[in-house]
Amino acid sequence: MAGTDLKKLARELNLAVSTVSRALRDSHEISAATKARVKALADKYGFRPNPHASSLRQAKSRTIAVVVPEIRNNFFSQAINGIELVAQEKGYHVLIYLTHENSKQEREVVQLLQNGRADGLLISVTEAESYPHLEACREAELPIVFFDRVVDEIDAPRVITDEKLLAYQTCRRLLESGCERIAFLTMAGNLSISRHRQDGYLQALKEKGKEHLSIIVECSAADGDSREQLKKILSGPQRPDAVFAAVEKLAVDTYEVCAGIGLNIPQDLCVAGFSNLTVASLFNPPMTTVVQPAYEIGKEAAGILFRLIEGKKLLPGEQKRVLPSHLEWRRSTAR
Amino acid sequence: MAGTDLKKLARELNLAVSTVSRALRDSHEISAATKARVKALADKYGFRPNPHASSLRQAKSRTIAVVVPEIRNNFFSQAINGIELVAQEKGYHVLIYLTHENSKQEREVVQLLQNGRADGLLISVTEAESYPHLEACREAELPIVFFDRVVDEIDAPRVITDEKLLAYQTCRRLLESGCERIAFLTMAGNLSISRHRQDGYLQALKEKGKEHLSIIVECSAADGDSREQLKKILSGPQRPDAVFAAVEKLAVDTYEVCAGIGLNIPQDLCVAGFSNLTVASLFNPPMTTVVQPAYEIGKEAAGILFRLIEGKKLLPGEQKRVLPSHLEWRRSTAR
DNA sequence: TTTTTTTGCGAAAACGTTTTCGAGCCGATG
DNA sequence: CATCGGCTCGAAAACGTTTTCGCAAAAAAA
Repeated sequence: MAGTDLKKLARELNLAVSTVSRALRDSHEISAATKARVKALADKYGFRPNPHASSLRQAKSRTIAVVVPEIRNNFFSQAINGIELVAQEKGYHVLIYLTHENSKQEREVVQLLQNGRADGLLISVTEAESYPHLEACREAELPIVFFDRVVDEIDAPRVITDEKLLAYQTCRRLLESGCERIAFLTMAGNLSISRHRQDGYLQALKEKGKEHLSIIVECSAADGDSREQLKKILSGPQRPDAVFAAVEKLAVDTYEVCAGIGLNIPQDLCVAGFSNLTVASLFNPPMTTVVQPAYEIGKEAAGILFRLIEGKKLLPGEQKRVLPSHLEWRRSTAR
Repeated sequence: MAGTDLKKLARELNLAVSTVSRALRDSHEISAATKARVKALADKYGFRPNPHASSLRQAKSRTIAVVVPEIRNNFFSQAINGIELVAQEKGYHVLIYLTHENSKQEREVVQLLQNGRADGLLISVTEAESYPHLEACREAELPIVFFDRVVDEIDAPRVITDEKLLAYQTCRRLLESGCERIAFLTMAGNLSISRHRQDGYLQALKEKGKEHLSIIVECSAADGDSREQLKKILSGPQRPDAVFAAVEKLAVDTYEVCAGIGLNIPQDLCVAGFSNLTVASLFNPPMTTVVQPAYEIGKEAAGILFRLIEGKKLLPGEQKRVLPSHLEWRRSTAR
């Protein structure tokens, strides 16, 4: 029933408010008998303590915030799935904020978390010049854990994947299977993930002595734009014989553009990319993907955040956790 | 800077706490001059009012809760996308809870929202015998809006789609293009969406006088189980020549099972289903889907919830809002 | 001029918890 | 017998806001 508070219970039981509070929280200084009486009545009324009063008094919210660029992306929804699982186990609540790749929005949202609304922050950042809002969190002693898209300059634990390695391995295999001109498709060039993946790409080229053949395509974030860019590149005279997409969306875009302009995958163009699409194997042709352990990343990041919140020492490997991705080699890259 | 509160500002400005509070909220009873002074100092310190204190005093949290069965499903992540957009516009925060199709978890989670943690609830329910927790919300005067998966017995606004109609149209078209034995694949049989979609399916059969040929397959929620069930049905002697999946997962499962046992889509089996997979057109063969306007559903539901929260009258159509889905007819159903 | 209204602000109560402090009581200890 | 320490519990402060109430001074009305 709504409208039950400690005062009401106390009055009805002829007890002090403090006693009722303590009884409900199983304090050792309350006798078993009173505890039973109190709990019985609380149950009867379905009493739930007001969370704002508790949070105010205890200076903690039992809430964590998750800030991500978008949620329609499979990677993020899987990660959130993992985060929510851990949070629910811990009895924490999860606030969610989408920044839509807009750094201004990210700043504003994170500012709002400053004064106790959340006890901790899990964030996968958006590209920006600088991250003053995250510095502010550190000053406000709001624990942060990065996942996937991290910012190097800020000293906070991070959970990432071995993306450079996987990018390298994928591109090497493309080269070894006969691809000569691999285009690297990327979106926000200055994002940690873009850089790392590009590094892997370049390393593979370099190793084969084909660094001079690198083709780096920085695509626009706007939806239609990237497809236009791809169309131009893939219908040109010097078109690549393979693309490696740094993000899922660009791999999918490539498929669509190919269908549009009549290019055959993989005969005319090999396609591979980072993607957590569980249905990639149903594509025509099945798409070669680097899949990141998104769910585990979420769980891991949340776990570390809780250790921070609880003031525990971090384990040795937790300041920078690198989880293994894996390559699903499929027909879209079969030469 | 952390640790700034009204008291500190007041002291530094030689003002009363109440004056500072009023100045920051642009109260008319504060002179422009003092407002400026106050705001300047607040800005300097980056002051953010403690949300718990505000919420406690004002008895509102500026937070809404979203409860959904899962988030990996494209439908829900798109809906959440819409919800978050509206919430952010309104300056509200969004709590998210996943029930993983577990009604006990749903009950517990909703109970936690009772005492002011959220000002409103958007929910897509999980199958259950009854919904006492939702009744409780009504008594606690916590506004609810259902979206997609609704419960008829509870009097709250709902945002759904014309799913029965679309199920009917899809099945009719399957019949007209020559399918004789269409299997209807469903998961939780007593869910509103399952019932409506099944009704549409049956209506189409009835209209063609083939009601006796109905095949209703209630699949297990467990991941591997549903594929096993499908495998059995699709490799049997009397196998269907088409399946219509009530939910995305079962359509995808069908593709996978077909690949496993060597059935060709659509020659051996037509496949269609409700799905918000944006990549369905890239499947082999491209998959026929009924796509629901998930994003709009989210926006619409959130909009209605806010009208409830703000105590406004609902517009005529808002108690039950039906948005149009659409059918994407593709090669998976080409006879 | 006097009276009323308006303007600008301060003091304190209120929101519903948790926590600090202390008090009474009882049994044990010296 | 005086003291001490544990066991229960109550009174009140505290958390940081918002809001109610009141009050003085200035402005407007009479």
